[in-house]
Amino acid sequence: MGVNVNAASVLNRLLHNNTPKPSKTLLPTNAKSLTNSIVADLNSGHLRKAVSVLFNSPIPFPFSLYARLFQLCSSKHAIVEARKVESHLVSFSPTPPIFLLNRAIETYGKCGCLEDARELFDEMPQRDGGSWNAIITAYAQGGCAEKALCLFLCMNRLGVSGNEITFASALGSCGAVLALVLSRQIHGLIVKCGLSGNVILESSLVDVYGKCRVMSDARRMFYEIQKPNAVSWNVIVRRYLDMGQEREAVFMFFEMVRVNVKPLCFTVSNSLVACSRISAVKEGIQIHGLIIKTNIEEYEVVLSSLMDMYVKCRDLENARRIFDMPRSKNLINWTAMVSGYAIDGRTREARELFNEMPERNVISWNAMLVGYIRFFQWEEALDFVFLMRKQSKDIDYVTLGLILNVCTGLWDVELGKQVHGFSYRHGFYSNLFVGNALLDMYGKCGNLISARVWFYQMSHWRDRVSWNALLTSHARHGLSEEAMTIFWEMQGETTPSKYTFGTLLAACANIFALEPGRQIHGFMMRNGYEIDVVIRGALVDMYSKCRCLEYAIKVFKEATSRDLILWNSMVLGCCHNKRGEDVLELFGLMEKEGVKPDHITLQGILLACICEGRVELGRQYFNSMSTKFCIIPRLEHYECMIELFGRYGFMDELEDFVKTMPFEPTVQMLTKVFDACREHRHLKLGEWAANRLNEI
DNA sequence: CTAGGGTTAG
Repeated sequence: MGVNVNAASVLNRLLHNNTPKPSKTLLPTNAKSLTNSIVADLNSGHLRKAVSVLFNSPIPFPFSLYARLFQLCSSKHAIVEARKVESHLVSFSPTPPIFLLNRAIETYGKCGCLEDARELFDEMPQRDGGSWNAIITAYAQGGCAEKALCLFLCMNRLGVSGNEITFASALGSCGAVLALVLSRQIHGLIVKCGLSGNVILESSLVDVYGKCRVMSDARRMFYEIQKPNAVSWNVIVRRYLDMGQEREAVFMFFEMVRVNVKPLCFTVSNSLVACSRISAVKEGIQIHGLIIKTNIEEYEVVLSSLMDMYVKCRDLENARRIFDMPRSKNLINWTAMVSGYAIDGRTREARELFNEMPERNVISWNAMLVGYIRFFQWEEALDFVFLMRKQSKDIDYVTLGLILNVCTGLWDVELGKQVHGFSYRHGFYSNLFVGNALLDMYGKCGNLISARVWFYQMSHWRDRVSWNALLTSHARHGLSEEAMTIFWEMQGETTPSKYTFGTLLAACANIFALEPGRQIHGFMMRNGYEIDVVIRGALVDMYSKCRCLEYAIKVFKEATSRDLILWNSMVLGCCHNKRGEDVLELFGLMEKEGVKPDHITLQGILLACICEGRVELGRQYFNSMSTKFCIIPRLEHYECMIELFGRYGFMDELEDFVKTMPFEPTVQMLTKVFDACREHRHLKLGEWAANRLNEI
């Protein structure tokens, strides 16, 4: 084993006049001083020196010393030293105790050397339960869940019974590979072994059920825990968050606080993430208060999540206040702040902050780019992409998807094709995010052939989003029949979403296709899809455009809640069917329900006045727009007034109106005025309009 | 002695 008898030990032996043969007789004096020296090294943290002394002494040492050496090797991840300690142990102790070999396995595991751990485990002449625990835990923590579970099953087959340690490790591995059936079996074993009250095992069960997406069981398990500790609460909050049940996650967090369990930093940060996902700013502020009260502000992660909560809830002032605090200007917070301004449309401020960043990564670049795209600033977006390519080597799938969005916005299929090629060459070929953006680009730019070809090439990894993109691109280009065909085809591969239905109904409305529209409505009813306010608006729109106003009204009346957009769909639907009186009646109901009208509603009102010939009423509404409804009249409102006065021969009012408008009349307006003058024989205004038209 | 949860930005 390469252990030399060194000079010091020889001298020692001579001085004490011992016979140099059996090392056992040497032990008391010689070993004692060596042990002391090793212990001294260990106490001062000199692991290498301690091991080297041990390695150079060809004598056995007390087992407790080996145990301590393994312990230190574990915490320092010192694999070389661990191997030396083990080889020394097996060389000089003819039958090393099992527990020490178990320690060795654990140490190898902690050092990440699973091969060493397994080799030792296989070579052990005898094993106990601890040996199994050691190797299973080593695999579980080393990311080899399958191997851990394999050994766990093997152990059970051999009749070795597990304890709480075994089950905890096995459950951890079950969670990693989503082994639900095995988890339930282990649950049974835990009950059988009388370990039901063990809070660690119970929390692990909550965790594993949640990871396998069986929240009902996770929840039941959680409520079975007599005294859930901070980890148990953390698990249940995290599982709800991962399941997209943010309300439940936040609720559990406050429950935890209510029963006086001090939340961990992770739990606080997870709860804040839950708040930001559902824009629960009120709850977020409460958590903020709690953070201050419990003094966990100095934790970087807590503060970052808090800041992001404010960003996501669009409370940029509070986010900025945290960002401006002394120690909080790190890369993550900086990016979050840039993103906050960017998604709020304040792209100039976002860019200023971005330019000041001392360091950036791909996420920072993407955050800024998202802002330009969200607010249709395509030229700025494109310049920014070029700058990014010049200044940074970073590019990932999000960047590529965003660049494709820019191509879509600029209608630049050539650039899009270049991105396609780039993705192919750089291993993003089968990335779904990129793939769907590519599909969207081809489709929205009207290149339906390429869209279909790419869609076909994606057939092994496409998802529902891909189907929706293909469908939308056909619907948007007036190919409603094809869109319907795609809709029926997609059933064989995936299920439609509300986006699917929204697109399809809009497609039907655009070409006044009643029959397919009714089919979709029927499909949704038969299959129990929720008719939310958006879909309801699309249905109202479709039915009214297809001249089935009674159906539209029926759908409208069935709504449990109505937002402004739904009201507007109904108002415009009535306009479209020349039912001016109904519009005016609807407007009354709308005011009664306390829904504030917007510029579209008022356009509907004016259109209704036009078709009913209510000139005076129309004028009243127009005049009260900015004073009563706080809506600045737009071009289309002025057009309505010109139509209203012109059609019913109110020529003096018309003259007064066009000449006092705060902007120059458009060609369309002048033409309308001219036509009205001709019909109602109003020479003076007619000449004026003709002259203005000639000047343009 | 060995076991559970797990971190913020696009």
